[in-house]
Amino acid sequence: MSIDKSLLTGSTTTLILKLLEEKDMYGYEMIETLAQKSDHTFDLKAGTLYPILHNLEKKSLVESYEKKADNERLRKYYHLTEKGKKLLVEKQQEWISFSCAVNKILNGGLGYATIS
Amino acid sequence: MSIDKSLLTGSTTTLILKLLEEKDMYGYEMIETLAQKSDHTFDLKAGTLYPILHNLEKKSLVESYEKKADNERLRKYYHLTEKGKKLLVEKQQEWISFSCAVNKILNGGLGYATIS
DNA sequence: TCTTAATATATAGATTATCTATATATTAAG
DNA sequence: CTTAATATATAGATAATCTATATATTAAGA
Repeated sequence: MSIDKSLLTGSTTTLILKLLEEKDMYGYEMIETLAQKSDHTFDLKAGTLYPILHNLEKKSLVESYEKKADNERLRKYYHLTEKGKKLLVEKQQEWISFSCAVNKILNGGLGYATIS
Repeated sequence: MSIDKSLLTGSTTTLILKLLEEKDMYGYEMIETLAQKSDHTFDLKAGTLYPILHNLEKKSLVESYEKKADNERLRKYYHLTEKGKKLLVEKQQEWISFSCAVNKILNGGLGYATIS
């Protein structure tokens, strides 16, 4: 079952920042990685991702540089800034609050999400 | 900490349908109940809820009727239809898929959400 | 060699789901 | 008598996606 894409609204940025926490990445790589890590629950469109990256850069949450590895084509890599790292911490906490609140209601007021 | 409201996009309808699964409710009551059950993580605005309810009714997912209990004022109650119940089941499954996928990425590819 | 698919980035315009602001009316409390 | 809380409603603004389209490079297959 594919999910309603509108669910993603508000968490896309968090997911992108999270990917960049691990290592610098280029746009296309992020799309592939998100799809693979989520078993294609998230198949972010290029037309969605690139404007988001441009916006994150404008806000100094990421920095970009071009790199050409081993005769390969030129790619635009993104790097998480200190400011971006701080925002990621906040966004992760926000996700926990939000998902716990949803779970509380969907489970009849009992229980909350934990990681096992 | 209050959450980024855009996180709610896509799950608001699910939460409303879930409330109506338990019992018929009127709009204002849903706002209060959601706020209370979520410790004010969700403070749905009237201007957000009523158009959603009208839309759900148009799609035959809920039915409305007016009722005046014990000299009290006239209220518009909403009732979950069979079609609405079926959608709720789907939406709840969708939420689980989505939230598990997000958790998987935010926790470095390990673990998934469970209810404890 | 030629063509197609995959890789890679980019932008314009449409769509959708919220939001804020505003309007109206009733009831309860001070 | 006035204000706050209850209750429903709609218009217009905003924000975050989407689809469609454009361009260019590289790899693979016919």
